[in-house]
Amino acid sequence: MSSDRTRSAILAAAERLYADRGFGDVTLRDIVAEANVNLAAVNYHFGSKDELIAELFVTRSLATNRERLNELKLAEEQGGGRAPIDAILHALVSPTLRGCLGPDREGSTAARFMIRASIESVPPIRRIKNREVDHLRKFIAAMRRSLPGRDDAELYWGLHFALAMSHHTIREKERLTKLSEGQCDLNDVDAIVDRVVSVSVMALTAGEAPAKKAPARSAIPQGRLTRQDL
Amino acid sequence: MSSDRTRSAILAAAERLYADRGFGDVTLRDIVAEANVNLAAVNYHFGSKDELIAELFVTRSLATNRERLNELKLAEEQGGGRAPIDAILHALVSPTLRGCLGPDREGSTAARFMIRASIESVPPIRRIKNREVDHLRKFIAAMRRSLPGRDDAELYWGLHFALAMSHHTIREKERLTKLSEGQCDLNDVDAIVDRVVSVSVMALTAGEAPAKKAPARSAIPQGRLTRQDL
DNA sequence: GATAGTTTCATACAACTGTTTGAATTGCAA
DNA sequence: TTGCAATTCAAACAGTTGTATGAAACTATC
Repeated sequence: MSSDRTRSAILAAAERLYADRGFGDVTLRDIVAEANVNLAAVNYHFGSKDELIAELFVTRSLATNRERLNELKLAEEQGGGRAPIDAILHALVSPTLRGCLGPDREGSTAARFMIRASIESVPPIRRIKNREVDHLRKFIAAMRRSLPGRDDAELYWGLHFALAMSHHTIREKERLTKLSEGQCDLNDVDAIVDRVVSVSVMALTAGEAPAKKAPARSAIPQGRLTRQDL
Repeated sequence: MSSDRTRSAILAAAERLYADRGFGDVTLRDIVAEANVNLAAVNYHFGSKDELIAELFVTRSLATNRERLNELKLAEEQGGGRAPIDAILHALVSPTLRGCLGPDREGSTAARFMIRASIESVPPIRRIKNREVDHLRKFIAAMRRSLPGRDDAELYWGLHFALAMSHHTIREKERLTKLSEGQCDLNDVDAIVDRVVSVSVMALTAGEAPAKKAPARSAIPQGRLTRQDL
């Protein structure tokens, strides 16, 4: 049907414009001009501007989640239902990093859109992100199987830091390049994934002897001098 | 002068409203109503809405940077010009985390404003953040003194990850609480600072022998240009 | 080929936005 | 007091925004 053509033309134009110029700078009139459709078509096909944005974001983040779970499932199968912790973290961060970083991905509209969504965070997107909890719980469950005996809180912190590093790298990749004057290679995605994973693994297994014992926190020598607040 | 009263009433009202409802939802009319001043006063005293936001953000972030540098200076003095790496990272992340987390800070308008600025990121704030590079270079310089022989790229990555973990913790503190069902205590700021610092130290010193020895790693003679700035 | 349902279109709407204007008011100095 | 500048004020401005409307054009079914 010609209705589908209009619908997808709007989606494509919106994603491209939002990716390039951000949510704050793009109006429905910009989108319909880019898509060569009538202004009313947006409300006809999507109901409202927010629902259009939501559909864009849901589509992309469902794809990412699917990738993550595929990789997790594969790792758990290979480990007999118990994947090594680095494989779990790899499954968590690799799809996002791979999707948003790298030299060729510069031209990927979808990737640039997701970066923009990570930087700007408008209400419809925030609402969706808040429902992501269930998805993350699956990774917590896998981590629990992989590191039995660990405090749950430790697992949450490890997952939290893994996401922190990968999201912050995506969001600030330009600033890190500028700060490091190009010495941090943001195009070598594999190296970045490895780096994020290995730091996350260290965070999760710090102070833990190879044997399983109770969690003894803070493996770092407390050599700091002034501990009092400012 | 009564002009100062108007000016600061606007600043206070704007910070409170932005902190509570976000930049997207607050108009100049909301602000002047809250401040009990005339609408035109904003443009009279600040020139434009963006300049008002910029002034709010600059004030708060200058204060944070000052705190950071004070703590860094203290640590370097105590170490004879060479602070231990964990003290440097502590100086970097502690002021921000301490300012934005913790039980009592719930009521701090300034802290809530900075969290909001981290989540929403409007153009005037982004412009200011991009000038933060010089400030971060001072920490890179301190890290270079603390870990001589380390590749610069490693230092940049370490600093980047430290900021990633602290910013992401601030920005996502509600989601982490919800995900962990309260098992991650976001009120124990000291523990969080320690955690972020210790993971950052691990990231920076991984694969490096604990003993203090000359940089036996780099086979390449250090022909790299040494930083001159700062 | 008439009909019913879907999709497109031009246009209007209603509300809200940041900013400007020019006259009133205030505060202070001479 | 007078005069002058700084400040406040109500009002309007000029533009943009997302959304709604009702007629027109299309499409597929009978």
